[in-house]
Amino acid sequence: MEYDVYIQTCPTRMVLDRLADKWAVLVLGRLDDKPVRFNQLKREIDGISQKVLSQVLKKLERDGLVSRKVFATVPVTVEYAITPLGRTLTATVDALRRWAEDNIETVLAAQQKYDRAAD
Amino acid sequence: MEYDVYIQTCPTRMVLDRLADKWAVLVLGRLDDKPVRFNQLKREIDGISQKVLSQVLKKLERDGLVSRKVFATVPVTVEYAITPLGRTLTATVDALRRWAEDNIETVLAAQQKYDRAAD
DNA sequence: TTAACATGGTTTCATATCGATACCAAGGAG
DNA sequence: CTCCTTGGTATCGATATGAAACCATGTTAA
Repeated sequence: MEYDVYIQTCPTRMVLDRLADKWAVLVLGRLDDKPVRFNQLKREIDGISQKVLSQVLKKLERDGLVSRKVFATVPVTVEYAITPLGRTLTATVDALRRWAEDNIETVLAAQQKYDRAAD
Repeated sequence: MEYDVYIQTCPTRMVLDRLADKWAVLVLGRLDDKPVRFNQLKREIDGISQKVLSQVLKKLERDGLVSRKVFATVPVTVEYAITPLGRTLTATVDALRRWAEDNIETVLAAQQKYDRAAD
């Protein structure tokens, strides 16, 4: 069986679509160290809405990258953790975040140059 | 100056949003070897529309990751190539694609297990 | 000669996804 | 009795997306 993300109907394309997502990258980055609860994630990932966070977590859980654990406290506590499979991915998504932080000044300079040239 | 992708207004967040995108990953992957023309990219990236391809290329060019070169042939030829800055990123986005291709079977198994459990 | 196809786009429009907000149940604190 | 917490879901308007048509220019096929 041949898999190729450049073919639209290949299942790898759907996986890439899930991973190549701003929110998925940020969620996986936060879960890398330790399990985190829902509302703590929401507070730490500035700008994410409750709806989108719950959707992203559900999809990551379905893909086997994140596990969900409910504690019968009051109010109920839900803890999300990265799975062994998810852990094989964190180095890669971390690299994306680091690239953005390391090269932001170069990118901003390129944008300004591009925008000036378009006068 | 402190940059942090977890802060909504940080410019790194916008860069991450651009890179953490299915189409951007696929475009950068195709340009890694050699410059490619617009319609060749469109043919090779199965399922991308002309509009989205031109938008993605424009944004990647603005960010300084891709360069655009017009040749005065008939009909006009437009060639897109990766820049030195873009090249510092290709290893990372390649890793994302490779992860998807290497782990697809594990992910598909996890999805089936999740879906069965939800019956 | 006229129709079709190539180039690299932009425009249009209908739909899908997004984010903000409100709402929910269940209980603790004031 | 009301507000706050937990972890969500429901609703709704704004935004982004994808399919398709359109554009100019010129070459080739019928």
